[in-house]
Amino acid sequence: MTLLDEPQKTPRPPLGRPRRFDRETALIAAMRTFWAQGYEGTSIQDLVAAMGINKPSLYATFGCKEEVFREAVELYDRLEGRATTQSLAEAATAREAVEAMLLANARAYTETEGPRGCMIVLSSLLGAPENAGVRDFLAKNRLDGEAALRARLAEGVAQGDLAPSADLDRLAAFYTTVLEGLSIQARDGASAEKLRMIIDAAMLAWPTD
Amino acid sequence: MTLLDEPQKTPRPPLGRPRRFDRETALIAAMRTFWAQGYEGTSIQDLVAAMGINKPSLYATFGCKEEVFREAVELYDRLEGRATTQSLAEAATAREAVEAMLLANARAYTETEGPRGCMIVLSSLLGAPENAGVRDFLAKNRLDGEAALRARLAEGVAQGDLAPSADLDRLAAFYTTVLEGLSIQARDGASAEKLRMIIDAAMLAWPTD
DNA sequence: ACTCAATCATACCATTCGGTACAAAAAACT
DNA sequence: AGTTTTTTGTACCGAATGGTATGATTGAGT
Repeated sequence: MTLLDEPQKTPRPPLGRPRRFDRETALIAAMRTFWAQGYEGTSIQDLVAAMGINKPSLYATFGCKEEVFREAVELYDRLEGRATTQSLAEAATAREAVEAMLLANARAYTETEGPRGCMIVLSSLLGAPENAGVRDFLAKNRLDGEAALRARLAEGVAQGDLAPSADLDRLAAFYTTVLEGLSIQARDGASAEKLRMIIDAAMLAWPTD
Repeated sequence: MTLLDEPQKTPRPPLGRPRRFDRETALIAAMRTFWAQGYEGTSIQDLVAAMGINKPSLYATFGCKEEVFREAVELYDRLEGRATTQSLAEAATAREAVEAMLLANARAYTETEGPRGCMIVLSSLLGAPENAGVRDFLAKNRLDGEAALRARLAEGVAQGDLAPSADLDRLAAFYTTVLEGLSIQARDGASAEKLRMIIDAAMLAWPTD
C-alpha cells in the first residue's frame, strides 16, 4: 500500500561532480557529424570537437565510438524519422500515406540546414570488415522501415482504400527502393523540385485496381 | 610515305627490371576490394594483400591511394558497366532499353561472386572532408549515367517509340533513382527475384501515350 | 570539516594510417 | 664486362586512429 508515498518529491541530483554538458545536446552534435561524414569518416576527434567535450567525457558517457553512433541513430530516428512516421499514420489512405511520406523525406533531404539525404541510408553502406556490426545495425533499421510501410499498406487493404489484389510486398519494396534512391539523388545535388518530380513519377506505379 | 616502315616489328621490352605482376590483374584485385569495402574502408595494407604486391610497387605503379581508386572505378566502368551500356544501346525501344538496363544491373547486383550492389553508388557516399574529391568523382560518374539514360530516351522520341510529350528529365531521374535504390536493396540482402519485382513495379510508371 | 562519488583536463598508450628511403636484384644498352 | 634503368623487399617515417591512466576538481552526504 501507500504507493504514492514518496519520501521527497524533489528529484535529488546525482552524486559526484555534475557533468558540464547536456547529454542530449551533445548527442545531437554527434548525430549531425555522423550524418555528414558517415561512421568511418568521423573520428573521435571530430566528435569531441563537435560535441564540445573531451575524449574521456565521451568514453565515460557512451562507452565507445560504436555506442555513440547507435545512440545517434536512435536519436535520428526520433527526431528526423518523426515526419515519416506521422505521414504514414495520419494520411487517410494508403496511397496518400506513401506519397506524403516520400514528400516529407524529399523536403527533409533538401533542407538547407543539415546534411542532405538520410543518415540511416548513407552513413555506413560499405566499410572495413571490423565495422560490419554498424552496417548490419543500419540495414536492420532500413528493413524495419520497409516492414512499417508494408504494414501501412495492409491497413489500407483493411480499410478498403487499397485493392486486396495488390501485391503489398512488391509495393513496399518498390517505394522503399525509391525512398533510398532519393537519398543518393539528394547527395548528388538534386533540388527539391527534382525530388518531387521523381516522386510524381513513382506514384504513377500505384496499382489502379 | 612509307607509313608501314617499322624498323623492327618486335616490341622491345622496356628498360630496367621487369615488374613481376600484371598491372591489369592487380587492378582488378584492387577494384574488388574497393567494391567490397569502399574507399575509406580499404587500407593500403588491404590493397597490397589483395593485389599480391608490396607497398612500394603500388606507389611506383599508381602514385597514391586515390589514383588506384580512380583507375579501379574506370576499370569497373569498363567491365561491369558494359552490360548497362549494351542494354541501352541494343534494345529496340526506349522502354525495352530501360527495362533491360535495370534487369541487367539487378542480375549483376545479386551474382554470388562479387560484392552486391554497384561500386559507383556504394563505395563512397559519405566520409572525411579530406576525401571529398573521391566522392565528387563518383557523383559525377552517377550524373553521367543519368545523362546517358536521358540521351537514350531522346533517341526513343526521335525513333517514334516514345511520345514527344514525355518528360525526359523526369523519366531519367526516376529510373536512375530506382537503379540507385536497387544497390541498397542488394546490399540489404534482397534476392534477385525481389529486385525483379521492384523493377516490374517501376516499369508501371512508364508513360502510356 | 571530512568523506565519497563522479566528472574534468592533460597526457599518454599501442596500433594503424598513407607514404618513402634505401639498397639489393634483374633486365637492357654500350 | 660494365653502366644504366627500373623494380623489388625491408625497414622506416610522422601523423592520426580508437581508447585510457591519472590526478585535480566539484558536488552531495555525513
